[in-house]
This record gives sequence, structure tokens and C-alpha cells, in this order.
Amino acid sequence: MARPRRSLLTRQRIVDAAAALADAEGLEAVSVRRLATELGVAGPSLYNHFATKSEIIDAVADAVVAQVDVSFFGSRDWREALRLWAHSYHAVLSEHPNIVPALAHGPGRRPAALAMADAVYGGLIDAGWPPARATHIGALMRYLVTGSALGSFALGFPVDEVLYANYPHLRQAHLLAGHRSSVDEGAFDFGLDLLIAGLDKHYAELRKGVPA
Amino acid sequence: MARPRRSLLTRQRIVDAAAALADAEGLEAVSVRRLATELGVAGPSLYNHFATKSEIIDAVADAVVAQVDVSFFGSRDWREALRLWAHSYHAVLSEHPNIVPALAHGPGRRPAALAMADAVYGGLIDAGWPPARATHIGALMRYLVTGSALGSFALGFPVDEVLYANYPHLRQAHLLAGHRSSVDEGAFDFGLDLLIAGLDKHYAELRKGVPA
DNA sequence: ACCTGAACACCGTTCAAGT
DNA sequence: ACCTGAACACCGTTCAAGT
Repeated sequence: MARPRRSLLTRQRIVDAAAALADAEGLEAVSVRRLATELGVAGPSLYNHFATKSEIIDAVADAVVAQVDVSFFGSRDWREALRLWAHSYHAVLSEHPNIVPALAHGPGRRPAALAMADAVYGGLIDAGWPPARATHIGALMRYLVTGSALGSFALGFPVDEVLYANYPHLRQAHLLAGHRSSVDEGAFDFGLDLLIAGLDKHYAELRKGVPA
Repeated sequence: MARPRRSLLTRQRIVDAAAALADAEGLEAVSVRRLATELGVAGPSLYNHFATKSEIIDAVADAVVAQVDVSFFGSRDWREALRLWAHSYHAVLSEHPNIVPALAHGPGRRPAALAMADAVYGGLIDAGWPPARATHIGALMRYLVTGSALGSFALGFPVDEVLYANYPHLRQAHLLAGHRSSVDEGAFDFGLDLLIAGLDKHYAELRKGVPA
């Protein structure tokens, strides 16, 4: 095929198509050939824009993280900033659950993920948290947000009454999926409240000079 | 090849080999052909013992979960049982980080995972927790444990000083990997302490009839 | 009952050839 | 500079053929 005056592909088009495909059919559905077909080109064409498939997935992951709102740090009380950021992070990942495995291992070299870590860590340091604790808080938040986004707790229990016959306390477990949002959102909100309340208390003790 | 008097393969041998391979080289390294080679047979032989590769991975995941100690529920105070169980769960997954993605989506139909959920939920119910809250606590613990086991927070930041030049608060991030255990274990222990202290307070208020 | 080789429809990636 | 078809070394899975 003749080369058009302007490239058929751009990194942006490839990333958008990969994100849409992952959202619709899961990360496993994103193959180089499938993606290329979706974009109207042959498989190897993508290698003119990304060195490996892994770089494409990284770019998709970073485009998702870029949607998280970190603007609260600096302009608000650290407790409120933490809560609002965690909710934004959680909401963004909930819209792209299939992509969570691609970002659950940390920022790596992804710019948006590094910028997010910078904003969160900076906000905590500026609020007076000791560096080691600020790191712990950042880690803890990532554990909670990615752990919850990785897979619904409610949907982890199949809707099959017979399955639970031998588990005396799980007799109602087949109903969990029907209460997905109150189970999953409820657990996340409950956990975030507990953590921030605990951090608040810890912070007050630090300020008073009480040994942790 | 002639069929030996007793089967060359058993489900147990296949699961053990798959677990060893996943531990050593990652879940991606576990292919049917590779696994068969490791076991001294041809690829399709495995299909006499498992219907799909996915069933093999499920069995590996359940063998890992089966190592978690849930014996504390029933014999101890719920706070202590929760803490000891969470530590056991965390320790087991830390020994098999590559297998975490295979169990992070919940119990599904895996017997050991269902038995663990049954023990935890039963323990909380017996302690007097309302069902909806007991479910939230179970979900929260899974979020924290799998979220932390899925990927080290410290190792999520590459050891490359140059990478952090444009992130003013991450100038020391290249040192995180060198403090892996104090970062990761510290964050997990800190989070678990905060959550259990918060749950203790919540529980006391429930008992006094204070509206949550 | 259990293992085999051959086959099918896929993978990620490389590369010489085209324009 | 960017896209292509052909090729390489892989995948999971099916199946008729062997014992």
C-alpha cells in the first residue's frame, strides 16, 4: 500500500484503540494483530510507533492514571485531599477495571503515575508527615485502591446456591453479586474512613510529641 | 509410548510443577507445552487430567490459599484472630507473589478459598458483627492483602536517579527499592493496625447502641 | 484409561521489500 | 518514514490413533 501524505497511525490512535478494546473485552483481547485490524492496518505496522506490545499497554495504563484528580493536594487539608484523591483514583479505576493489572505494580517509568506519586507524597510532606510515614500512607492507599479495583469482592462469589452447601456461613453468598455496589463501594468507603480517622489520630499524637 | 502400569501424571504432580514454574519464572512462563516438558510428557497429555489450562491455574491458586492459617477464628478474640489471619494470609502470598493475580478476583469455585471466606465471615458473625459489616471487613482485608501482595510498592519505583529529575518530591525515590521490606511490610503493618484499631472503636460504639 | 503426533487458529516480533 | 507479506518460534486446544 502506498504511504499516505500523513501517517495512518499515531501513538494516540493506537493507545485509544487499545484502551477501548481492553475496556470492552479485557486485556487478553488486546493482541497486536487484533489491534491492527481494528485500526485498519497490518500487525507489524504498530512497531513503527511502539517498540513492544508492553509499551502500548504501559501507555494505556498511564492514560488511565492521567485521569485521576490530584489537584486537592496543596489547596486543602491533607485529610480531605487524601479522601478526595482516593475517591477520584477509585472512581477512575472502577471505570477501567480490565486495565488495573497493568498499573498495579507501581509507576515504573510512566509519567502520569510518577506525577501522581509526586503530588501525593509532596502533599503529605508539606503537611508535616515524616518521610517514612508519608511513604507508608502512599503505599497503603495504593494497596486499598488497586486491591479493590482489581476485582469486585461481591462478584468473587458465584451466583450458585448449591456451591455453598458445605460452607455453613456462606449460605447467603449467592446473593452478594446482587448487592455488588453496596458491598464493594461500602467496603471501600468504610475502609477509607477507618484509615483516615486512624491517620488523623496518629498525626495528632505525632504533633503532641507522643511516641508512635 | 506404552502406557505404564500407573499413570505418569496426576493432578497433584501437575499442580506442583505449575506452582514451581510460576514461582520461579512467573505466571506467563506457565504454558501447557512448557509444563508438559517439565513433567516429561507431551503437551496434550495434561488434558487427560484438567479440562483447560485455566483449571490448572485455579488449582495452583487454591493450593496457595490452602496454606493460610484460619484456625484463629473461634478460639480467639476477633481482633486478634483478624490480625493473625491477615498476617498469615499476607505471609503466604508474599512467598508466591506471581500467583496473586490468579486469586485476586475472589474465591470463585475454589474449595480452600471458600473455606477461608467461611471461617473469616463466621468468626466475625459469631463475634456479633452485623452481616453487612462482616462482609465489608472481609472485603477490606482482601483489598489490603491482595493489593499489597500484587506488587511491592517500593519496587514500583525504578532504581534510576535520572528518572525522577522532573518530580521535585521524588528525588529520593530511587532509594525505595533498597528499603523494600521496611517500606512494604511497614505499610502493611501500619495499615492493619489502623484498620483493626478503627474496627475496635466501631465495634464498641455498636455495642453501646451509638448509631454508626 | 492415558499418552501421542499432527493439526488448527492463534500469539509477539523480525525483516527484507515496497513506496 | 511508514506500511506490507512472509517467516520464526511460540501459544491453547482438538482429535484420531496408538497401547
